[in-house]
Amino acid sequence: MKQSQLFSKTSKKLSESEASKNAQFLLKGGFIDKSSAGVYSLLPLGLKVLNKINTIIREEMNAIGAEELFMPSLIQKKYWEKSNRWAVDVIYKTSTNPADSEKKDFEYGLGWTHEEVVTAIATRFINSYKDLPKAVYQIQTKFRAEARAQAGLLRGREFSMKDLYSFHESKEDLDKYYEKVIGAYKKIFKRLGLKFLVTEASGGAFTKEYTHEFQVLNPAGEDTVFYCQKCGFSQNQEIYKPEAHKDCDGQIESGRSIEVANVFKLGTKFTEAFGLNFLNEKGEKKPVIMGSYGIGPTRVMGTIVEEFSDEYGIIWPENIAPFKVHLVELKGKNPSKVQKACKSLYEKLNKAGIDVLYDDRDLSVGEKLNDADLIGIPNRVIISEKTLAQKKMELKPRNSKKVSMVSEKQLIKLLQK
RNA sequence: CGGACUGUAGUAUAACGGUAGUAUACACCCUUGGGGUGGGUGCGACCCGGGUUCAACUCCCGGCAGUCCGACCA
Repeated sequence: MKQSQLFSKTSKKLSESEASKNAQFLLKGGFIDKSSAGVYSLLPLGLKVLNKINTIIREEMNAIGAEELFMPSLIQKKYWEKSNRWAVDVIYKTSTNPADSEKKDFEYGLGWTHEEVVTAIATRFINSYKDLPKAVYQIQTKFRAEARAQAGLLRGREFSMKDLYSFHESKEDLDKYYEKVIGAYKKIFKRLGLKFLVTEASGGAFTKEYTHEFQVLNPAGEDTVFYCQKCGFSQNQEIYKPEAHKDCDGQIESGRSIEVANVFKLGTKFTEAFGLNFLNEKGEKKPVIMGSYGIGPTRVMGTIVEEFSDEYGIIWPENIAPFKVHLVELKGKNPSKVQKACKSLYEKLNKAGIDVLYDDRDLSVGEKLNDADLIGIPNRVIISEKTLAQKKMELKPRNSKKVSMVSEKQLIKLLQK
């Protein structure tokens, strides 16, 4: 990709009132555009990052036998009424019916979660213990009428969510799968480069058992968690019980954190509401037991920016960076020579399958280098008159100050690793 | 939902009860060429409604919108 062709541009200044780091850098770098409070467009650069996050999530979901599907956002009132959730205050509602605007039962709520829809679908396909267990997931846009959107991508009114739902014949089978999902989530966050706590939290109305949240310790977070470095114990502040941390002499610490995922044992709340039953081996009718498991990919993206940045901009982890390498052309007094060398390297990188952003723009040195820091691609390569004189190019990782001079062959080899 | 603050070019900001200034971005010209080079020309703005006033972007009221703090949050 040539940078001169990019749809977005970086901007120098942003409103000082936009305080959160992720909003600042993502807006300045041209990754996202703010449409209204808590509502963002993912621009091409940002979508590349989000897609990489989603690919990692998909791979780990598929690895635990979950199948991907895609459910609607426009969900008729009758679904929410069956589970008694039409009164939930975060639902965006509409009653617009193109055929008859007077007809009130034509009301919809925009999907803020999908237990109702997925359970209704499952009644078509789950009838026997032989049909269980099953697990399906989607990556979809959720709508929540948050009283207060805040901190850029960390709390939006419209945001991306991976929601997984599992169906089981017994509590034991649900427990087993629940642990499997926790294992998959650990892999996902490890691949995303995030350090996390698996935090116990209250199950609220659904279960007396603890549910689990994946929390990333970060001052930008809205939650407060208590945790022990030694044994890994961690509880959300809302339910924190010091006596739960008995068998370890490690020190309990607390900190602000961002909830990037959660796992829930739903039990039979929804399956009973929708009549999702199965016949067991004895021919007895039983309600299906359900779990739900969420990850917020856009929130994860914001969290990564909160975690990995410096005063100049973002430092994307390798696995989700929009590009592998940023090729910066510093034309100098001999533009044609430098340009020729850059174009040649650009073509070779493309041929070698190395995703490259080529800054071919006719701008000052400072602007180009600052933009490279802001956008945060993990490797920066400079070709200039100076480097050409040595018949080499300059390589600098975004996360270090060390600069090395390498040949074209060496560079391609290094980047292919 | 409560509190505080704020709405002026694409973006960021300034001043003023009487012609709205600057930076940046953008277009063109010159200059410069390893950390936002310097200069010139051009384009471009007062959230909406009402009130006060000879006159309102400015003061007052209402609305809408935004940011932050808090409450809320499967």
